[in-house]
Amino acid sequence: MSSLSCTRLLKEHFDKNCIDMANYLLGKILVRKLEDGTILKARIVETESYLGNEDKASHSYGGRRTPGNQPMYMPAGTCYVYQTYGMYFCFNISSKEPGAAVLLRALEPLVGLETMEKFRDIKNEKQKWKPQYLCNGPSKLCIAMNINKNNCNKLDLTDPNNQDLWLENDSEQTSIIKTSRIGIDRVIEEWRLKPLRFYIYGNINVSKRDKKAESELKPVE
DNA sequence: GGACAGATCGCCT
DNA sequence: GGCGATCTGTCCC
Repeated sequence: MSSLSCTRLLKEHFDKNCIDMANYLLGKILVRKLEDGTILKARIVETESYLGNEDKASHSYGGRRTPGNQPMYMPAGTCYVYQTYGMYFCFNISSKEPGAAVLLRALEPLVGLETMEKFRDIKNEKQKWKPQYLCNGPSKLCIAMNINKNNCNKLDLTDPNNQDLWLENDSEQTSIIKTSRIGIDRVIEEWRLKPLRFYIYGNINVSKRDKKAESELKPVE
């Protein structure tokens, strides 16, 4: 059996609070089946928790409910895809607490790299043909995996009949770095600095590595 | 490597 | 009317 022979995550695996979910998702395989049957696979290497009600960086801060953020209040394992800056998408998975979700920030491409390259269409010569630039950002991974609000928002990842997008288990061991979240500079310090970003130690596909945190990580034995 | 400007538009107030 | 959980190219060190 190769390491890519995996088992699909089931409903019970999503029954987690937001921070547990963000950590649990690291190392899991995101699988996308395109309309033409093409399979894309990538390992989740960076996540962020958005806690909801009390979290001043969250779309659901203060219990805010709009038609747009509705998936954040849906059962754990629901996809929340939103558009930002007029042209990009971000992909989240809702957790157990109503209003809380985990943002996927970076993936390590595993299967279907040629298709991902076609979707991304990288012009920069220094980044072209280098897999670590395909999915090293929340919107880059949506482009590479063909995830947008129209085709993936509100999808149920816990439904075994869902043939568009799902998660698979993987046995790879990982050390996890905890650090502050990205792109929320407007948020007051108390919430801007909270260690709610999680990534796989040393992974080159991570959008922004925290070298200080990595150097301070004590080896786990 | 880092800083900065500009793109671009759906969503919410 | 204004903003944004981003990305890219350019300029600079």
